[in-house]
Amino acid sequence: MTATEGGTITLSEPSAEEARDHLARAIDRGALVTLFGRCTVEYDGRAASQLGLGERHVMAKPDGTVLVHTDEGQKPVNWQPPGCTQEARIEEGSLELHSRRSTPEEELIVRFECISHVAVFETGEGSATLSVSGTEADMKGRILENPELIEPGFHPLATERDTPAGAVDIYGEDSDGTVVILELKRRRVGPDAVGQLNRYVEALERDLHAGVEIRGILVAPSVTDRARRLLATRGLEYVSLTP
Amino acid sequence: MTATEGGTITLSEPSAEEARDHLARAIDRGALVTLFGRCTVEYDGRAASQLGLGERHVMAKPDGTVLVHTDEGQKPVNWQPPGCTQEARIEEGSLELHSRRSTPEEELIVRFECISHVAVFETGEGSATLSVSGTEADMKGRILENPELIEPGFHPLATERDTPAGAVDIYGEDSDGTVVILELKRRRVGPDAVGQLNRYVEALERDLHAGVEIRGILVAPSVTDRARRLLATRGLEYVSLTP
DNA sequence: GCCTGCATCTCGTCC
DNA sequence: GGACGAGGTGCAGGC
Repeated sequence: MTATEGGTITLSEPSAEEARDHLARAIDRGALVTLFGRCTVEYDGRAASQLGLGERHVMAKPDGTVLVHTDEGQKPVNWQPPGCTQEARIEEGSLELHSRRSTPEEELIVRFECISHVAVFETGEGSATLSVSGTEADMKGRILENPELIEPGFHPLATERDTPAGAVDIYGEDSDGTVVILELKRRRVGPDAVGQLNRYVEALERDLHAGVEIRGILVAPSVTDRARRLLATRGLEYVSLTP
Repeated sequence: MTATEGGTITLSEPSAEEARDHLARAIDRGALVTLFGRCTVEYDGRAASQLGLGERHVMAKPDGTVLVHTDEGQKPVNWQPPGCTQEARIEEGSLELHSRRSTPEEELIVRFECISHVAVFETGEGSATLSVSGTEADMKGRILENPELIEPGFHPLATERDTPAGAVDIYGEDSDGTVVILELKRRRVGPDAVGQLNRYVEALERDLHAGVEIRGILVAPSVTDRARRLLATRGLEYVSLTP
């Protein structure tokens, strides 16, 4: 059964050939296509995976993205990133969706045993963009406007200051003129963030050579126990700040 | 227009009330629902975001997941994780999908200006599970079976050995009886992996105290320049191995 | 293209 | 439920 209304095409339990035709045409036209049916999925590329028969929802976007979703989980069970090339073909009477890309070489194959649904959506003009707040960038802005959030007398001198180990979020001086490095995290942090801050501090100590003292401060809403202990053994500090 | 076939229900350009009824019933029944139409999206929780009017594809899974996709990108533009509670309601004549959860408190609201498509899919029995190869676990297995992949005389003693800084991937000895720590990465590594290995080595040195020498080896297909320099300054080593 | 680090990361696993 | 680290992480921003 086929239905067309308002630019959207719907097929119910189409034959493999019907589905193939609509899928191929939709991809050519730059439409967004969804399929639902029993299928297997094979992936080979950065890793390799196999997924046996089951009912899944497949989405092919005009930008070359492919997403295969099961009935649970936020992440697709298999996928292909934007920029891939799709091909719809019939193999031994069954619909197959092949998606490829190079750099890196990657291929995804969805083989349908049975197709219960195909929908083709025309996605018109580009739509509004997302605005997010509560990010690390917001924390940075607040600290630059309000340095005493870190401590009285803190004075920011640069953001994204480069060191041999990477760029420091905020670089500045305390009231004594001692160099201070801030590492900002928008959420509760573990040992990894302490390691990151430590890398920057050590790299800067080596870079400025001579026994220059450098204070490293982790700025986050909270820290785990292990992170707190690591901070202590490394002589690093912590300031609580919520984005 | 409504169509039912093989357990799948499709609505084309439904009224807000029609859509609300089918959406609510589908969620109650534990079906998977997709909608396509012009909508705005608001999120408030771990962060906050706003998304203006545009055409989007919305999926609500029976496990409580909600995904909002635009015509591009692999990641949903907005989402809600598994375990959320959905509610479909009419507000000022428009369909709204509200999704909530606690711990942490999070809410997502999708407001439809116009709905071009609703589909309800019955997802039957649980389906096959994904099997992946080429993971870090595979690397670990290969090294344990074939320790000379690291170097002649390397002898693994434990995996996931605990240190004050976290668990070490592989812990062992070299031909001299010196302690060796391996950190495995399935892909090209940057400074973060060096920091991780360094944390483990330092933690173990402190833990075993006395000037025990400990070798740290990063095992990965390749390293970036900066990572290589960090390895050198920390006295750490690198062995190339592809998963 | 590669490098680097953020993310409402998500996810599994172990405690 | 928290902690910790892997991931085919995705993604933006810089070079």
